[in-house]
Amino acid sequence: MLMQSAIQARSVNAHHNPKPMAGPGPGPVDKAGAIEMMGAPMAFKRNVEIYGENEPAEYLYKVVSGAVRTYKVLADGRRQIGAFYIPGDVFGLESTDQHAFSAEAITDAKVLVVKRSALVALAGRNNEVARQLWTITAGELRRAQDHIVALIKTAEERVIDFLLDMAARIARGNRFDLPMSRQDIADYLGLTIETVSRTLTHLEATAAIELPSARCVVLRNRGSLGRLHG
Amino acid sequence: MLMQSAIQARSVNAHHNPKPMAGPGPGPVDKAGAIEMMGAPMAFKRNVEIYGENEPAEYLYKVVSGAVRTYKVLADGRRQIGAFYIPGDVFGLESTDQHAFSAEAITDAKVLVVKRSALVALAGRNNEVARQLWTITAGELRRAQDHIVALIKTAEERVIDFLLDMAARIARGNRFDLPMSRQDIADYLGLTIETVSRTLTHLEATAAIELPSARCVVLRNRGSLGRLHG
DNA sequence: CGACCATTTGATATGGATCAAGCGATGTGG
DNA sequence: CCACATCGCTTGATCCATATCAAATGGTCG
Repeated sequence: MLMQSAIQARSVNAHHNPKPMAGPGPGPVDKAGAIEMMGAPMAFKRNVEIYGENEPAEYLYKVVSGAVRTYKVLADGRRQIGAFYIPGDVFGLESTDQHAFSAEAITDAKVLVVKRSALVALAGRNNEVARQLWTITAGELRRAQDHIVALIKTAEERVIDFLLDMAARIARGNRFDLPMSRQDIADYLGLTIETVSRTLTHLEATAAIELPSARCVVLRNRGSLGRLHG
Repeated sequence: MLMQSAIQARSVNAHHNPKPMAGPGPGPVDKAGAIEMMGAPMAFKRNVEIYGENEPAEYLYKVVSGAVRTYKVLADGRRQIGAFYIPGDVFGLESTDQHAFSAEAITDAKVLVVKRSALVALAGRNNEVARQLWTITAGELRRAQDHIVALIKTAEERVIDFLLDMAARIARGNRFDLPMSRQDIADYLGLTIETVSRTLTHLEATAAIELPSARCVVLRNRGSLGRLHG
């Protein structure tokens, strides 16, 4: 199982120096949390690094548009994607002061950036904020636990889990567009790109899904997917 | 990959009704956290359930002695162990009100039990406690993330990761006794019991470890283990 | 139109699962 | 205290899901 995932010179380190881009300053304050209030908008181009593994976790991020992946690369080049983040998701939060994973923009993306220390300080005074930080971390924990369970399943089950998860998060009706490549999906699911591709093809042959184009998925009947399941 | 892990009538539900056993009441207060102060000691026999998946997460637990596993059983009987907990570890903390995993005593175990609502209430007033709850959750997250990364590795790498992790947690010198069975290890690592056994045998043949008895492990040289590694 | 990159498809190899004994330790009843 | 049963672990033989290697196809952008 070398399964070397092709991580050629794909990642471009932007040597990120978080300053608000010429932007609206403290963003629109709907019923929003502290991140919206304090966050400075920043833009990242596709495949640009937002932060690196083992860097001090100085900032916390919330996706406004686009998509982000967190990942870790092992010594021999295997890559494990920890999670995908889409608009509304918060990432970069770990209570330790070092990031456990790296983060990259999957597509051109806009994110709100908040200074971690400021938020933690605020949490010390405002226990609603403290509760929010905890809730976000617990949500990540839940996601990681689900990921662990998915990783012991068969290839087909992993792909189905992934599709259902993405559908729940981004589908309008039963149709959605994947922001990430087959390689990303493979590295998220612990499979090869070929196995992911074959599995999708097979699901399409089974009439469980439709693939109008490589990045577009239509769930044909969730029942059968559910039964093959989670 | 059915890999049905043998989960016969091993689990005995104690139908747990958390009341302190006749015990020392609020435990010794060293520099300890709220759990020590508020926790009521309880004893669980080997293989007895402490809580079940999807039960309301009413309590929080800290291991005093013995060992505990959390796990999830899929529809078809495959079991995934989420984590092992040893004295000093806190488990059962998830911010959602339902447990994501079940928990069982691996060996006869004593744990401190704290009412979740009481601790959360306290956290609202005392932000040191709030910070502790967050830190524990973040620690679990980190552990889950490491677990994810381990699950994409080869069988040998997974076993080595596991041994090094256990060694770091419980070894005196280079020797330690495993509280859990081969089946537990297999279900934690997403392997079969046979593969775990063979891998251990192979590591012993390589002089990387020694197995004076099935449950006792001696790390022979961490260097070579590290290189094969994590 | 041509080059490049992502994806699919095909053929083959293999790590780990499955099936099947065998073995050693632990505990129980006689 | 011993014989036997049980349980957890190891070892062996075979099989299969998924990796690997290789090539063809398709979609996108200059």
